[in-house]
Amino acid sequence: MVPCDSISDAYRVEAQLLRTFVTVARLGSFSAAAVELGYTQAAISQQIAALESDLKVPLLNRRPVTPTEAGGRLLQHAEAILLRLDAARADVTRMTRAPSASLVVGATPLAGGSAALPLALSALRQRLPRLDVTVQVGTRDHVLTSVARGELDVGLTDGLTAPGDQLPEFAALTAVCVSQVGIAVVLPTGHPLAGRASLRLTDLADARWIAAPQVAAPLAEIRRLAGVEGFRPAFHYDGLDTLSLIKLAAAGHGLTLLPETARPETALPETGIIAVPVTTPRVVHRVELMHGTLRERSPAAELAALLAPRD
Amino acid sequence: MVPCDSISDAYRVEAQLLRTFVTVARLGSFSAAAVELGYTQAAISQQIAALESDLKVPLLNRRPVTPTEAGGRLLQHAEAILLRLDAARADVTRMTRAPSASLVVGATPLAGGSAALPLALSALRQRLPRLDVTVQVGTRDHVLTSVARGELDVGLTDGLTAPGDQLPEFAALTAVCVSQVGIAVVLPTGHPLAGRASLRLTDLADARWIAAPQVAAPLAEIRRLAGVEGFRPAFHYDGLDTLSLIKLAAAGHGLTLLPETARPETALPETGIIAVPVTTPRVVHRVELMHGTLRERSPAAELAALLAPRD
DNA sequence: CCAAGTTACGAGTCACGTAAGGATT
DNA sequence: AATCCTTACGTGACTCGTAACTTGG
Repeated sequence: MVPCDSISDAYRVEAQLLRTFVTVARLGSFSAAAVELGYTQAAISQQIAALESDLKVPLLNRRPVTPTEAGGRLLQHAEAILLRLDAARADVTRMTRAPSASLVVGATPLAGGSAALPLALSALRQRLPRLDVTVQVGTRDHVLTSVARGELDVGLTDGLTAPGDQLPEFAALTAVCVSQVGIAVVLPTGHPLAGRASLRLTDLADARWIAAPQVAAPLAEIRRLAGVEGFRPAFHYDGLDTLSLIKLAAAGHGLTLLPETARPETALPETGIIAVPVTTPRVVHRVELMHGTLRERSPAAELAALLAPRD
Repeated sequence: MVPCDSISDAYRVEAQLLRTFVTVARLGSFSAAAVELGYTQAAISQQIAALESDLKVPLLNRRPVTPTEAGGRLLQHAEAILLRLDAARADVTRMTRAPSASLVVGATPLAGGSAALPLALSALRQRLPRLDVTVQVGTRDHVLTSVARGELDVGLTDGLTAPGDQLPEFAALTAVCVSQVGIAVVLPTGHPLAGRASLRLTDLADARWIAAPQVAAPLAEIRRLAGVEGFRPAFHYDGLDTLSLIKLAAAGHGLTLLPETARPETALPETGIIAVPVTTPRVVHRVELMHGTLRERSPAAELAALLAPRD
């Protein structure tokens, strides 16, 4: 009668528990997670309790709800696992549906704003004039998640890295480098460093910075690359619009780091603004194309070919 | 009363279903999977049906049981997901237990047989004389799985690659390159090519090869690296012992590809055998150290430091 | 015709909801 | 006192096992 008699109920870590755990951790609240997931708050409590009793570690501190050290560790795994579950579903489901005639492209602001995407899309529309193209701009996280889920055919993301190193695999998504260019810091013309032909990143550690994590590189990332403390935020910009960010920098609210191809001074000639290249350390702004398995001869595959290096 | 009324039962892809699916696919049989998993065969049938009805794609052909195209795709994702689930469990659980005083190292035959491991272990035992060390030799797959599960503290795996390229991330495990050396083909002294100072891989495509996937590189991999067809198996060796494989090669049963450091002719001076370096294409035999999160000052961390390049 | 997967059906379990009970601010 | 999480308890859904059925070699 009883199926499980030998070994106890090991391996109770099921996907649903992880989904709940991630949601609770993100929202910092059992009740909010309950609303979002469509459970009662008691159910959430029970699920977290099940997870904790299975792993025999407290995962969340209560009041306020924050991940414990073990919980933080689990969070990283859980997010990757859930994303790959989505990717698996999208990947398998894709084989059923007829190849769609439309193309949905996602991009982070700076990736979509680089010259590569408009050029590639022009070439693509010349070959496929009737193609219905949608471009969606969002955060890096949003783009990656949506690509994994198959809601986007391809995604363009951007970020700062050392010139050489490869990015880690991400939920079985293919990543191709589209472009790599130097970086420049945006300064009001009145700024003491505005006259310089180039700068070192460490020279800017003590300046006032604009924290704009959804558009530019997070300050923590800049700090890591520079290898020194500093880069403290004097202003926070939570939007997704590059131009707004540049205008804030022009108005003297703080510095921001952009790819040197952005050339804000030509886009905004009337504002007293200048972009000074940053030469040390060797850091590049890289745009990457991300996609799951692409169907042969699909619009998405054609776009990927157009965006790939040396085409 | 009914919690799920709006949206139907989406997201039924739970870990248990994937475990069952992977097992069935591996064993090629519902009933065998039932035995292995401790279910009845009917339950397996129902689980697979649930998965297929959720994804709305047939995943397995029946009679004989083989993955469909969609099933093959899912299989890759599922294996990665399940492994990462194990890794998550191990990673989180590790924080609970006291740091163990023993060290369990896994290695593939050629990785464990390279000079690096014995040397590093000597140094380690000099520093920690009372340390209880276990070395376990298994297939690459077994080593990786066990490291992810936390059954092994660290693992050494080996394989052939182009000199530059990085290996993809694997279930959040850290991979460090321990050594990279050239490769050589093992020939009986009577072999027509035995006199050459070096060889190109393509010269060997039409030779008789020993398929020894658990020790040497799989022939399919060699074929891929050479870029030509051929490398057909004339003999199959399913064991894990390098010396047995070399003796088979010496006896003329076929060729095998080993790291040039293996020097079988010095290990077996009495047999008429010689190892000829393979120079084209540029392929190296790389040994990699794999591990999850290591505790500071733990034996495993010390060993990792000893094995890491330039220490 | 036998081996092996599917379907039908009943039963036990488990997970959820309701509601009452703490704890912390 | 209010908010938020936990615990207790009952019920319904779900998944598993038994067993009969079906299909392919």
